[in-house]
Amino acid sequence: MPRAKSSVTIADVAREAGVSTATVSRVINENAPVSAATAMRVRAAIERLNYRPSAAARGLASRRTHLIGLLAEEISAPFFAPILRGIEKGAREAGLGLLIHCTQGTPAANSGYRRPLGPHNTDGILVFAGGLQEEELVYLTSLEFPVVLLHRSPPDSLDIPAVTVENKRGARELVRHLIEVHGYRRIAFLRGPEGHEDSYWREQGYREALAAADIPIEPQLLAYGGFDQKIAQQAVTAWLEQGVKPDAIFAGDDEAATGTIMALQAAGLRVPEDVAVVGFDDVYLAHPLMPPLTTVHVPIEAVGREGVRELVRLIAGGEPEPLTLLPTELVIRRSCGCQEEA
Amino acid sequence: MPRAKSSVTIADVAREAGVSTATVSRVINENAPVSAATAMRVRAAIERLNYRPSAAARGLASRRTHLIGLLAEEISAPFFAPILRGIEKGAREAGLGLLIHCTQGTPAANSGYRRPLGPHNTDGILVFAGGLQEEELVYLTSLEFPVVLLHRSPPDSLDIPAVTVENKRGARELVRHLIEVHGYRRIAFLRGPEGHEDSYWREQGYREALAAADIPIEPQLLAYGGFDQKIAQQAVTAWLEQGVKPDAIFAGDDEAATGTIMALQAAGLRVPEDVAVVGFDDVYLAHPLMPPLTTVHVPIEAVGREGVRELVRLIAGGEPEPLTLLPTELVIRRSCGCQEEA
DNA sequence: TTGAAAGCGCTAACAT
DNA sequence: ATGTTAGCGCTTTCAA
Repeated sequence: MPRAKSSVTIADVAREAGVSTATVSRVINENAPVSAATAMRVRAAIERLNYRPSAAARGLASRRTHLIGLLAEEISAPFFAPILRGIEKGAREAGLGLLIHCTQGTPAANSGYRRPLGPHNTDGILVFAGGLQEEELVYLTSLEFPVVLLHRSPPDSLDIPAVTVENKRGARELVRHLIEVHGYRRIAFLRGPEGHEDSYWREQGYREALAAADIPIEPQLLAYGGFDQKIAQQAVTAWLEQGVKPDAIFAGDDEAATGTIMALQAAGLRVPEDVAVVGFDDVYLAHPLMPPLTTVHVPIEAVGREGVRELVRLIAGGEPEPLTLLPTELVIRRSCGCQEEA
Repeated sequence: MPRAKSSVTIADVAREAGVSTATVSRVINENAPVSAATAMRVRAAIERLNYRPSAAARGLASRRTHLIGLLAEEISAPFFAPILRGIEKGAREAGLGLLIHCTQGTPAANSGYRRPLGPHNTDGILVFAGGLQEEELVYLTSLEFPVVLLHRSPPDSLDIPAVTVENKRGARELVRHLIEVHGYRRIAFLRGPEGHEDSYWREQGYREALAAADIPIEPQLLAYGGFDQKIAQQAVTAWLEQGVKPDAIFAGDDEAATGTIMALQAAGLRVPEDVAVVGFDDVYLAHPLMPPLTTVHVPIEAVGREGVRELVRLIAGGEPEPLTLLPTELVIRRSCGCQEEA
C-alpha cells in the first residue's frame, strides 16, 4: 500500500531499517562502505515504503543538482530533434536529468535574478548556437561554472569548450567534387544567416575549393539563401530572371537545396541535367520523394552526445577539451550529376 | 565585479540591503507586502551582488520545484518537435522549467528509487503516449500527484486528465470526402501500430464513414502500415502484387502516405489519377517536393500547450478537465483528386 | 562500519 | 511592514 500524499523521508526509512539516516544516505549514494547485511535491510525498507529521495534536499545538501541544462533559441525541426536526442541519451547514460529552455528571441526574460538556467539549478549547461548572450557567458565563466558550446565557438578571450562539425572541410570536399568530378566551374553559393557559424565556415570551404582550382569567385554567384527553403527559392528565381545560370548550386544547407530545386523546376530546368544542386546536413534524405540529394552528412546527434560527454568531464573537474570537431562526410547521390548506385 | 565561485546567498543580500532574509524573500516572491523603498533597496542589493536564488533551497523550503516534467518513449521527429515546442512555450509562459526524459524502451531504469521524473523533482508531469507504465500512473495518482496524459487516454478506473485530438472525427470526414466528393467506394486503410490510440480512433472513423455510406468493409483492404513509410510501402506493394487495386488509400498518417505514394509510383501508377492517397497529421506539407497531400491537420503544438495549461491548473489545485479533445481539420490538396486552388 | 549532529539556503509561520 | 526562527530532507564531517 503506497503511503498517500505526505512523502516518505530518509528518516522514515532509517527508522524502518533500524539504522541512522547517514547509513541510508550511504546506501543510496554508494559512496561509503556499508555492510552487506545493513545495505540489504535498508534497501528492503526503501522498497517497502516506496521511498524516493527529494531532489531539492539532495541538491541543497550536496550542492549537486544532477541536472544539466540546454539553452537554445528555438525548437525547430529538423535540426533540433536529433541534437536533442543525442543530449538526452548522453544525459540519461550519465544519470543526469535534462532541463531545457528556449529563449525564443526573449533575451529580456533572461536577465535579473530570474535566469532560466544556471548554477542555481543545474550542474552545467549546454548552449546551442545563439542560446545565450556573450555577457552571461562571461559571467558564468568567471564563476567557473561548466558550460559547453554547441555549433558555436566561444567569444574572444573566453576559452569555453565547444563542440561542432567540420563545416569547412565538408564544404570544400563537396565543391571539389563538383569541380573535379563533374568539371563544373560556375558554382553558385547560397549563404546562410548572418552571424551563423556553420554558414561562415561553409562559405570558407567553398572559397578554398574554388581557389584551389584557380577558379575566381564571381560575386554574382553568391547570394543569400538563409538556410531557408523559401528564401533560397526566391534567390534562385532571381538569378534565373537576371539570366544568371550556374553549372551547379551549393545551397548552403539541405533546406535551401529544397527551395533551390523548386525554383529550378518551376523554371523548367532539370536537376542535375541542367543545373546540379547540392546541400549540406543530410537531414532530408529521409524524404523519399525528393530527387536524391548530394550533400554532406553532419553527425547532428553525435554533437549532442559529445557535448554532454564534455560537460560531464567539466563537472567532474576534468581537463577541458577546447574544441571537438566532429567529422562531416560527403554523401554522393544524384543531384550533383552522379549516377547513384542501387 | 561578479563574486567568484562561492555563491551569494539570501543572507548576503539581506545584509547588503540592511533588511532580514524574510524581507528579501518577500521581494523575490512578491507574495507579501513590502514598502516600495525597501523593495528598491533589496533589488539594488540583488543586482549589485548578482544574487540568484538557489532552486534547491527554494524547493526544499516551499515544496514547490517550479519544474514540470515530460516523459516520452523517444524523441522522434517529426511529431516530437512541435509538441515539445508547445510544451516548452507553455512552461516558459507559466514560469516553469521543463525537465525531459525519454524511456527509450528502458523501463527497467524507471524502477526503484531512481525514478527520472516524479514528485521528488517536479510539481507535475506530462506523459506523452506510452511514456509511463500503468503501474506508475496508479502510484502517482494515489499520491494525488498532478499528471496529464498526451495522445493517450487514462487506464480504466483512473481519471487522469488527457489531452488529445479528434482522430475519429478527422478520419471520418476525410473518408467521407473520398466517398461523397469523389465517389470512391473501394477505400483501403493502413493501420498504425498496435495499441496506438491515434491509430485505433482513425480506424473507427474510417469504419464509421464507410458504414454511413453503406459500403461494407472489405477485409482485404485493411493492412498494417505502422505509421511508417517503409512498412506502408511494402504493404501497398503487396496489394499491387496480389492484384488488389483500391480507388483510394487512407494511409493512416502522412508518413505512411509517403510510402504509399512511393509504392504506387514505383508500380507506374499515378496519384491521384489512378489511385487517390490521403494521409493524416499534416506534417509533411512543409515538404514542397511531395505531391500536395490531402490530409487531416492535427494541432500538434496545441496539444503540448493545452497539456501544460491543464497541468498548471492541476498544480494550482484547480478542477481537472477530464478530456481535452482538440479539433482536427480536413485539408484538401491534390492527392485525393481535387483541384487545389492557387 | 555506523551514528550524531551541524548545516545547505530558503520559506513561512508567528511576532511585533 | 518587517524581523525572528523553526524547519524543509538531505549530505557530510567528526567521533566512536
